[in-house]
Amino acid sequence: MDFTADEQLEELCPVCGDKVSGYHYGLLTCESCKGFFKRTVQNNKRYTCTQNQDCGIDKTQRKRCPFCRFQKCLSVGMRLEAVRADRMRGGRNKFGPMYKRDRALKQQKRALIRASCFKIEANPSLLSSTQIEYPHPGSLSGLHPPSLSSPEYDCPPLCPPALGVALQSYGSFPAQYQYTAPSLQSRSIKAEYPDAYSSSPDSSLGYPYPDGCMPASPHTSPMNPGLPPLVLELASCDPDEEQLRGKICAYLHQEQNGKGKLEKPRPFSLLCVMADQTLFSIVEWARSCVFFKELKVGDQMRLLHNCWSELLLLDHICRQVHHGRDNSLLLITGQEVSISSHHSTIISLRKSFIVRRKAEHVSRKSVDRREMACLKFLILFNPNVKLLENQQFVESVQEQVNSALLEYTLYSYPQCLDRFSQLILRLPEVRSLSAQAEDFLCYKHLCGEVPCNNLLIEMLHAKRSTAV
DNA sequence: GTAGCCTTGAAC
DNA sequence: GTTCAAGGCTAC
Repeated sequence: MDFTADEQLEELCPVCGDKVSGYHYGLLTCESCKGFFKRTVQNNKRYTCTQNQDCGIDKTQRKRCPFCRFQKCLSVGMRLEAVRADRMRGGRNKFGPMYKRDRALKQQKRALIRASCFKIEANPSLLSSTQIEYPHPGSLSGLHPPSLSSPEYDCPPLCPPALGVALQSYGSFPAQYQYTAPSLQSRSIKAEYPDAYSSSPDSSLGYPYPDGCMPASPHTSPMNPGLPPLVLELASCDPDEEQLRGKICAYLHQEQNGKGKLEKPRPFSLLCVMADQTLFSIVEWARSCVFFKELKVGDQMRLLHNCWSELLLLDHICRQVHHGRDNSLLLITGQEVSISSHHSTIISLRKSFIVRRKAEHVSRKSVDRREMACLKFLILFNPNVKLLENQQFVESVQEQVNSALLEYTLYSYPQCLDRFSQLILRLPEVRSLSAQAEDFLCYKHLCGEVPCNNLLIEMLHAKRSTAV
């Protein structure tokens, strides 16, 4: 892949979104933010914010609040110590190698992302839902939400908006995700030429750094150097599997006790209840996780309606990957169910989630928990969902997660450079298989085998009436 | 004060 | 000799 310098300059300034003019004070920024940062640090400026210290900074508003602009400069990673205390002109500083590494990493990211896109384009079948036929009268391809007037279904013609209620009842979530930047007050000095300031803990520049260390890059975690903090943040959103298992088992017991011990539940019906409860936990997960809670309820519903079956399937696959047995499935309840060859699709998909290590031909390395967390976010934040109010935000989340996942795989599995593209290529497979699962669920619903008042069915109706 | 352009000079 | 990230200059 041939990448020109122009391509690099196409990037946007992380402070204001203006066109980048090169590396300035630690990262790629525009000319005006470079100048602003320099003036602020050289002249030891102190600004105040007349609002709530959370002013939006973009190309048109950047002049309005220098306090918030400078805060943003620091939070995105501009380095105070790159401003020269002696104002010496020209030459290079110690960041040279860092810029070089950053360039190389960015180039690698582009190459991998392009390679992934190319592979997907070359295999369009991966993106389209596979048409399958089920042994029932009528065609599934033209299937609309089934009529609910039949006495078989005791839910009302319009199912209660369980998802909407579940999402809305928690109100708004003002918290905003951002990289945690050390506050100005907590910094102590370390200038570009520290020797010149060894006599004093404070420099004439006036902006201190943490004792004896440089500010951490916003792209790595101070606790786990090298690991993108976003990946850790996403993984920390994952629910506790044991707790969830307990909840669902308790629910199943309660259900069974309510129906009486003489009535033996059908296995498929039990699976539906499990899937339904798991789906509730997925909604719970989504509404409490970063980025998602910043969206309006309408967008939250649109995203979940679009990908619920993919998330459910990924959750199932994740359990099977760690279960690791080809001839049985591990249910959320902890029960093991033997499976026959006609479940080969899910087995092969599970196998594809086992990424082979190129360097180590014998050993295998499964998708790890953090990668799985990123994949869940990539599925959830689909900017192609129709009628999104904040489509741009969804797109930016997807880009951030993509970038963090790539960085994570390169750092954690340096011997497997195509790991990122291998992971991304699993997503169309999940989409395709989840579409099959939805069709099958629809068929079962028509046969009256899916329990009523079920979130699965509500989601199925919602998705098919507002399909992407 | 801002921001676009210019000059400088160490690293390559 | 070239590159490019520093600081400087200046019209606005």
